[in-house]
Amino acid sequence: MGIRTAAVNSPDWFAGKLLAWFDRHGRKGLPWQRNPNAYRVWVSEIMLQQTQVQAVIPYFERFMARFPDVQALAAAQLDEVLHLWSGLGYYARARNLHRTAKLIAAAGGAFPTSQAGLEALPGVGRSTAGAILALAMDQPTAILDGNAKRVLARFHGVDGPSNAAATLRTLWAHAEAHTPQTRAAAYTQAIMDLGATLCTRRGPGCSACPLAERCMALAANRVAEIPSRPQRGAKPVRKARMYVISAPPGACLLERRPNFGVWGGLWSPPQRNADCSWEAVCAEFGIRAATVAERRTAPAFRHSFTHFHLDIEPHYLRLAEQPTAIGDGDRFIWYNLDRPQPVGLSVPAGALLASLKEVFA
DNA sequence: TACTCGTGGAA
DNA sequence: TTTCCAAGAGT
Repeated sequence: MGIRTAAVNSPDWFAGKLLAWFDRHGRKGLPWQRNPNAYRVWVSEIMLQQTQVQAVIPYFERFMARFPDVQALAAAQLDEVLHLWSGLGYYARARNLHRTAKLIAAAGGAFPTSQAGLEALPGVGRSTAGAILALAMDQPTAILDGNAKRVLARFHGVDGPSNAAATLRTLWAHAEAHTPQTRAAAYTQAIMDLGATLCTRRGPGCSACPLAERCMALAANRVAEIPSRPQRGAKPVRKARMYVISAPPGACLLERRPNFGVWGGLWSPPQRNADCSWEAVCAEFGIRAATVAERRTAPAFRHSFTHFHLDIEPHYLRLAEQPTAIGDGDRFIWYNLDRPQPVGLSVPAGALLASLKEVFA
C-alpha cells in the first residue's frame, strides 16, 4: 500500500530533476508569462499551436494591445481578428478564438476551471486545456505538446511513429505520471523549456541535460532516432488561376473567402480552378467587356506549402487608366474595399510580383 | 484513422 | 530548390 501512495504524493525523480533545472535555466521572460491569467495563457497557447515562439511574440503583443481581455475580443469583428492574425497561419485558430471569446463573454466572462469544460471550447484540445489549467491556475494537469512528446519519448525510449495512436497513448500516460501535485505551472513550463532549448530534435545537448542519467534513448545511443519520423507520401500539386482585377482609384477587387479551407475568412484575389475563363470571372463580378482596359496573363509560379504545391497562374485585369499598385511588402496584403485598412493576405507578394513584372516591366 | 490547415526558419 | 517541422485541433 505504501509504494503507490508515495509515488502519487511526492514528485518523482523526473519531475524533481526537471524543476531544479528549470529554476536555473528555464525561460521566464516570455510575454505570456507576465500576468499569466487564463485569457492571456489561452490566447498564447492557441497562437503557439504548431507555431514557433519567435513567430508568436510580435503577434501576441499586438493582439493583447488591441484585445486586453476576453470582452474586448468578443466585441470585435471577425475581420479585425483575422487581420491581426494574418501571417500567422492556421486561420481556423483565429475563428475559433473569436467564437470562444463570444461564448465566454456571454457566460459571464470567466473561463472554465475543469479539463472537460476547457476541452469543450472550440480550438481547445486536451493539451491546450492542460496547459491553461497548469500555467494559469497551477493545477496538476498534463500537457503533451511537441516538446513534451520528444522529451518523454527519449527518456522512456518510446520509439513508435510519433503520430501513431499507440505511441500517443503511451506518451500521455508518461505525461500524467510525471506531472507533480505541486508546482504544476513551473513543471509544465519546465518540460517545454527542456524540449525547446536542450532536448531539441537535432543536436540535443545531452551533456547538460538533467535527465541524462536515466534517459533510455541516451543509454541506447538512440537519441537521434527518437522520436521516429512519420512516413509521408509525395506532396500533391494543386492548380489555381488567380485573378488580379484592378479598378479606379487603384483598388483591387477581392473576394472574402468562405470560413473554411485555406485562408478561410480572409480576403484574397479571386482564385478559380484551371478551367475558369475570363468571361466567367467578369460575369461573376459584374464586369462589362467595354470597361476592360487591359487583360494580361502572367507566367505561372509555384508556391510550396507544407502539405501540397500550388501552381498559380496569375491573371491581370485592369478596368481603367490607373494601374493597380501591388504592395511590395514581405507579404501579399490585399485590401477589403469596404474598409480603409488592409485585411487578410494571400500568398507572399514576391512570387506574384516577380511574375507580373515579366509582363508589365 | 487519416487528412486538412500556414508560415518562417533551418538544413 | 526542396524538405522538414514547430507550445495541435477539427473533421
